[in-house]
Amino acid sequence: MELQKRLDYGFNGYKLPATPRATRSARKRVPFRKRVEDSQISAFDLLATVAGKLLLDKESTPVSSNTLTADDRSAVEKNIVKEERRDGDQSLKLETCNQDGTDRGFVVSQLVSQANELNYNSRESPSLKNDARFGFTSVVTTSGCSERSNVLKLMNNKIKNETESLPCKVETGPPFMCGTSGDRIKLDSENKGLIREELDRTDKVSVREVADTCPLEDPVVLDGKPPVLVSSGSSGKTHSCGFNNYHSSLPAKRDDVNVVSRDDDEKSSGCTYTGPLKKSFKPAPLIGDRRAKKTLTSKYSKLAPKLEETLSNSDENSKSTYCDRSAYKRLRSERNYPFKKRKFLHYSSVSNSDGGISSEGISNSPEQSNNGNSSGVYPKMCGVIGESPSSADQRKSFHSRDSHVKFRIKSFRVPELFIEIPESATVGSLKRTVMEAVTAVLGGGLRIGVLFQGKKVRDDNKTLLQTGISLDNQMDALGFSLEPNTSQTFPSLCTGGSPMPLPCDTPLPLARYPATPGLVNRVTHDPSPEHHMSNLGNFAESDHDSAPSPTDMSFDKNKTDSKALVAVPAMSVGALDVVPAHRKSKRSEVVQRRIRRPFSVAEVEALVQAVEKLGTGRWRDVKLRAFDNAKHRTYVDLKDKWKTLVHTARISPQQRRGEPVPQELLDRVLTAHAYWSQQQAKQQMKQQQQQQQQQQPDSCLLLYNSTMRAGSRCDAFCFIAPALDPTFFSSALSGFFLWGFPPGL
DNA sequence: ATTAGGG
DNA sequence: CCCTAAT
Repeated sequence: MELQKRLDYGFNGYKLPATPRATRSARKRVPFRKRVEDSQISAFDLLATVAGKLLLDKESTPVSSNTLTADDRSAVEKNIVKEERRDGDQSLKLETCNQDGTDRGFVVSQLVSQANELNYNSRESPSLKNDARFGFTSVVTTSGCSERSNVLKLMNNKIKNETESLPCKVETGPPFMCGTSGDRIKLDSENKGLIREELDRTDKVSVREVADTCPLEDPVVLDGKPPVLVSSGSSGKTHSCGFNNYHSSLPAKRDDVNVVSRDDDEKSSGCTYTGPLKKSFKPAPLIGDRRAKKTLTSKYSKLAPKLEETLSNSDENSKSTYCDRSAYKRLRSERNYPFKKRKFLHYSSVSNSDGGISSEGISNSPEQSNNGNSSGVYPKMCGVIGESPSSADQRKSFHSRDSHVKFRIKSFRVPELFIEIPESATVGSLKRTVMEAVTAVLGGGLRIGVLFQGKKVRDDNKTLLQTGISLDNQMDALGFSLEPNTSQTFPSLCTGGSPMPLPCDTPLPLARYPATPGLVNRVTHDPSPEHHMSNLGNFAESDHDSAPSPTDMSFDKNKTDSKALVAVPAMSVGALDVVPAHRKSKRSEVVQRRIRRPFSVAEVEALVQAVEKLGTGRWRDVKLRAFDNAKHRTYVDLKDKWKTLVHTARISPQQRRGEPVPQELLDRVLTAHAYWSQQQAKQQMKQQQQQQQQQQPDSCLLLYNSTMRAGSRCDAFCFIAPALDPTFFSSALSGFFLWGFPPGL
């Protein structure tokens, strides 16, 4: 093969492949349920992974965006233009470059906030605004960044549906929505016109959008607990709780949204997660209420009280609204998003455990609302910050609930992954590889690193006050990073070496994704590599699509040709195999569903050939013969594939999905299947007859026996046998011979 | 460990 | 692909 070019991909988000499966399993078995939860946790971890930047919600954050001067803006735009030659979503870059610098394209959350801000400040390019937002969203939610173009489209299309999308959002980015929603709201009020238009066009993005938007912020704001209330239901709404007060003007819309969204929400769940999840959720409507409630009661009850308290604290106006909303949300969430909630909880717990962001540091959304100004979310936040007690006071109040340090994590960056893959590798394989790498990293366990004033804060027991993090002027000095758990080892991919030749011939792509330990994302800026973004976006997007669902197939279609594809699976296999194993080791109970690897035409060819030769029912032999090198293809897989091949061959071409299999192969499949089925039938017949004969010796046998004993002639045998079909006859004969009957007969 | 079949 | 039952 040619030189392998190295392509660096950054990951903004990742997808949980296993979840769906797990969910499904959960339905059936209790034990599995637990597993599922764990996996979910990991999902949250992933979100966390995304973690990158944390901003103290003090003044700085909002300000920054607002602060952009015209010059800055123009400069930014220039950059965008420059950097984003291909994709249209300048917005993303814009945000990235300017505001945070930090992001290298990976920063999701930040994008959101920035985007919002941008929208805020400059309406010049609505598209940009949208893009920024959505792009960001897509990143976080899906994991992947969708292609920019797609993103844009989606954005444009979707904005309209924000409300509707909310539900989806919730699912996707569970609880985090708050911050986002707040932003949105703000936007709505301010830029109604623009947004409106955009929204009208909206279609799909909602989920992504939601997820992206909220993810990080909410958790923080809520204080870690929020998840329950906020997360579940309506991402938008939840947030709105905090921010709604400000935006009371928008309300009508919101309500509508909620109402409308229900259906969407349910659906959304499916959207957000992979198919499997969807399935799991389906039942929700029926069982959901009860189940969810139960869950909440037991698990979340603790949290709820707190939340309520918070709410109560808020000022009168906000209070009423807030309460109602919260209640509403809660209901909703319980109903529809048990799964997410769970996740959320886990997530929050995780973050707490990390210590970097302790619950103490988190502020309550309600407070924000109180503080907030009509001006907008950001201003509001600033105000809040300002209000926060001075250091002296803080110390005092710190322990109490009163003084909280508010953090706003605008984005998380996934630890850097390095992937090496041959040029000849298909996009699909790339996606898989990345997915695996990300999964490995995330699944393996991430931890949060806190960077303050350029130093890592390792002492988890220090208070924010002690570290100085609580100081207003220090917010910029605070950064969060997602770090691979040291305990976890990432094996360099086995594949790294030489690709395993498949029976077919194609070379396998190699994947390697060692995670660079401890990537730190600082709040401050770093330039974001432009190409990174685009690559990621595309990649991620596709990955998202392909991952669990049928879309994957279509994806493969685009591959250059079947040959290229063939090798891919095997190659990726090695890597994959490794990853899961690690995963298991780390989270012993988490069972990850194997990634889907559609059979390439070449593989099908090999399979057909082997089956033609060996027949069905000898899958182990088939495996040995044709897929001995494809570690990821088990004989069960081959059997299943054959099954589907037969089915495929029987249905009309229009009904077929995925990479098309040459008709010629399908014909052979049918032929071979028919042949071997017949053989099998015959075989069974024989056996049956033999058994019958043995068990219930019929006249023939009797005769035979008697003959033997008596030593008399066997003529009688001939009479009986003929009545049976040839198969029987032969078997009967063989039986005789086995028994030592004289051949002479 | 394999095979067969349902999901 | 997963999961189970039966070999």
